Amino acid sequence: RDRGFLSRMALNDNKAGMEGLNRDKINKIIMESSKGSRFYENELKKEQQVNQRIERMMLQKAHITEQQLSKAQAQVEKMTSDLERGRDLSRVIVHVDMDAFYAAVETRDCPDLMDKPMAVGSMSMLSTSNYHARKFGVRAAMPGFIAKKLCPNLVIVPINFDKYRAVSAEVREVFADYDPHFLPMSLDEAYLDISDHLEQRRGWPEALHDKRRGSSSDHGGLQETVELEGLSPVLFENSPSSSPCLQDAAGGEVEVFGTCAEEAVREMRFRIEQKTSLTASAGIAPNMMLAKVCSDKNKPNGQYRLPSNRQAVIDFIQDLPVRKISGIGKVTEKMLGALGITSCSHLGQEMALLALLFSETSWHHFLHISMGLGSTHIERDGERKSMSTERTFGEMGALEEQFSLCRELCQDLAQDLQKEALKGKTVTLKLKNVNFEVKTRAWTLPCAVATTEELFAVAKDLLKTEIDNVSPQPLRLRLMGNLTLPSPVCLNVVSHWQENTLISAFKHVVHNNNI
DNA sequence: GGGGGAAGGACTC
DNA sequence: CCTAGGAGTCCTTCCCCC
Repeated sequence: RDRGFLSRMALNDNKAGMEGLNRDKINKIIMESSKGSRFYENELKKEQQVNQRIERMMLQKAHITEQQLSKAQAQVEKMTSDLERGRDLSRVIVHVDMDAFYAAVETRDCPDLMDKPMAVGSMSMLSTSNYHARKFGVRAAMPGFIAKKLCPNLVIVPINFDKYRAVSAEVREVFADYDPHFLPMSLDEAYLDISDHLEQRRGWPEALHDKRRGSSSDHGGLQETVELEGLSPVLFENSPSSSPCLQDAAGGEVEVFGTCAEEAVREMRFRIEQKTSLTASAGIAPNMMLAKVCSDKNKPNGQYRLPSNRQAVIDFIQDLPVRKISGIGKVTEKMLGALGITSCSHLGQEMALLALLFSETSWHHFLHISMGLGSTHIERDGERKSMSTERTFGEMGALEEQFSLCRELCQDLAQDLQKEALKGKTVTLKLKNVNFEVKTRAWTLPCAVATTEELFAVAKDLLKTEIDNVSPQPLRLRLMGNLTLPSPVCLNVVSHWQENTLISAFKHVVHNNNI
């Protein structure tokens, strides 16, 4: 797995199936474009920190005694049986995910893009790419200039959030028909609890029950025959739909999807495609954690159902790589990997060890995963916890400019706060230098504030302190932003400044810490 | 010991 | 030629002040 270079820079082939052939070639190009850059140097530094963290963990592991281990084992077993008793398989949770959403919207609106590798974003950053571009290794969160090296013919379309928001609203109308309390996670993704909807469906008159001929499956291009009145789907040529194939309704017979969960979700995806000409993938499972994994299984334009019985869940989880679980990222994967844990079954086998090496919240989370447990009721999150705005820009030298930019961001933030009639107590200044090192500086007020001037009064002091820390060197900003918390309010000013300036800033901090 | 604040990170889309 | 995001949540660690 170690390919002799920084693994965090390498192509993340977690999702797309990629042959080893190009993979090495792609990684080589990514490496050559990255090497020596400030970004890369910072990634290197971060990787060293993770490695040190792993070393400390391994040291800790070496000092664990048999006694500790068996005590932890008992604790784990107790917890496991408690959790098992509470296992709820009664709900039908669906995770729906639009396929390459931004890219699909742009392709729909500009069919010339259909057969071309394309991505949405800019030369600095891509938000998503279509499946054609992914074959070249072009991925979300990759800078466009590197993507261009991987795929010189790549078409980069600028991002247009307003458009995606509008499409998202249409998709959400469909979601609402299946679960009025659905939980949107982003513009293109949501969780639904369709248990109640399925109950209703079962009450449908017999005449409306499934009359489709032939069996159904989502595992490929199997075409289904369904006749619907007055509908005419627009399908992508390059993403053949597995939705029901419409026939000329000569007989005028109206056929409807069946009453089971698969049929309901197939119908929902079909309606989304009718309405937006875009395809979605879905996962059906007894809880959110599993549904999320399932929605990835037959992507794009497919769905997968994990039956609601304990054994099916256990079997499903066994060989699942831990990285597939939402919430387990690169770092956790690497730490677990150092312990020989790559799959969820390993996770279960090593729970006692994990209970000793990780915090309570962490190992509880691991235990839930290893048992295939997750939230069984979705709820829209209550009040927001924070609000922020940050911006990257070209280098900026003058102090006056920095302060006026800071004020501008405070103004933006104040506006956003006003829209939701919120105030905040904590203002946070976030700084990033040209070496991609990030710091935050926060100040908590006795009472909540919301106006530009109130925010700026705090932000400018925080900024001034940072400037003073590096004076007489100038602060040369390249990025600025701000953040607010409704109860606490945060303001982030993200800045890039010159290397020498930063170093003296850190010297100062170190000096202070020594006192 | 606990709560709140501050700073830094991991993770998600 | 240059060029590596933005918004949000949660967690951990450290510190201070009870």
